[in-house]
Amino acid sequence: MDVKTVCLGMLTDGAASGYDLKKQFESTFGHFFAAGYGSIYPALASLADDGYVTCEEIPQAGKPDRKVYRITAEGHRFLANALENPCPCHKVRSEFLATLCFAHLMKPEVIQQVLDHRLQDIAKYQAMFREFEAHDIADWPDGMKFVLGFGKTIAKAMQDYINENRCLLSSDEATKSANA
Amino acid sequence: MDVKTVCLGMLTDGAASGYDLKKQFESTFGHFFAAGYGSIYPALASLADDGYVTCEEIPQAGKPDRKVYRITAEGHRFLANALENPCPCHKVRSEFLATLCFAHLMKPEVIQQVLDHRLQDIAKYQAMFREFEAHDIADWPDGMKFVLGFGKTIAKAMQDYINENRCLLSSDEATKSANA
DNA sequence: GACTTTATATATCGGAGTGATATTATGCAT
DNA sequence: ATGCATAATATCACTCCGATATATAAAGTC
Repeated sequence: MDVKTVCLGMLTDGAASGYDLKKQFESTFGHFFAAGYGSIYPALASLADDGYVTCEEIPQAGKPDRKVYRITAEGHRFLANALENPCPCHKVRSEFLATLCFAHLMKPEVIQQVLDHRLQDIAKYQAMFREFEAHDIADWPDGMKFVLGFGKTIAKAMQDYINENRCLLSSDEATKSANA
Repeated sequence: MDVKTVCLGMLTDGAASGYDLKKQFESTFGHFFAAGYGSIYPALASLADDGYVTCEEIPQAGKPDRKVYRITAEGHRFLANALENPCPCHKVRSEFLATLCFAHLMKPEVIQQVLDHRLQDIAKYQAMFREFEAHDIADWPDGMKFVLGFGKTIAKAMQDYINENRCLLSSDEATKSANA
């Protein structure tokens, strides 16, 4: 399950350009699988080389040609095969948690800033989730609904944990023991 | 907060070899910041080049020389500076969730295997967390305790969500509506 | 006693992915 | 009129990941 495979999966839902896929990587997939142009364009080129997608160039005035990609029968076979892997991994790369491991070397006000910033990030995801639920969710497949629910649940759990335990990282010893 | 900086942070706790650091990346840091030899050895070499660590080679019979790294005063300054960043990121890269987005293209039994595998992975982390609590946790700094608690909380939340919602991905329509 | 796995310890290499940047044009807002 | 957002592609340097190579001792297993 690399960027290539995810792009191919997105194309099962209809033809799209690299630009279109990027938008999907930022919205629906954003909270668990990010990808930038530096991954998407090479991925599409490689998929076309392998015959898993076809590319139609649509000229546009002023803008670069719009390249619309469509999945082929071979692409469907390749994807089906990739989806047979029973052990897809789930990785977290958290500079947030890594930073807090060294809280004892940090200024108290920076620690609180770090926590607040993380809470803001979480709130942004939650706002995005609410948007989905208010609009597009009706015609989503069950898998996507499951994944959205997963994201919501984890976001809430992180938010609650930070709010309930930030006192542990407070320099104020009174607060610390009071909430212990 | 790249691998270099995390290695430097780990060295504030005492001198260590690349091998020692790898073990820490696998145990305490494993659930939120993984790193392999391919990142650690170049990171240490680069830190030595920059004068942030010194390296002492200790000859050993049979095995390669043990290279023990120590953080310098300059290293401490660099680390303190890196820890001032109030916006450290937290990224998830989940092939697990990406796979489930395409559940409608998957065989039902594979979907259940994927879920079971993820539950097993979570259980492994939980076992590791229990180990920490049974032994080393007493002398951990508050930041590390906060991070451990974070890991425990999220692991539990993921586990509960999967168990409570796996029926959504079941092909059995009766189960689905019964638990809706 | 022979065999296999685990632990100690370093190092490198290809491939994948990240973040920033470049280019060009329209339209909208201040 | 100036700047910003949107549309659209593309590339480049750097970082990181996973696998592999090398060498040996200890410990467990058949």
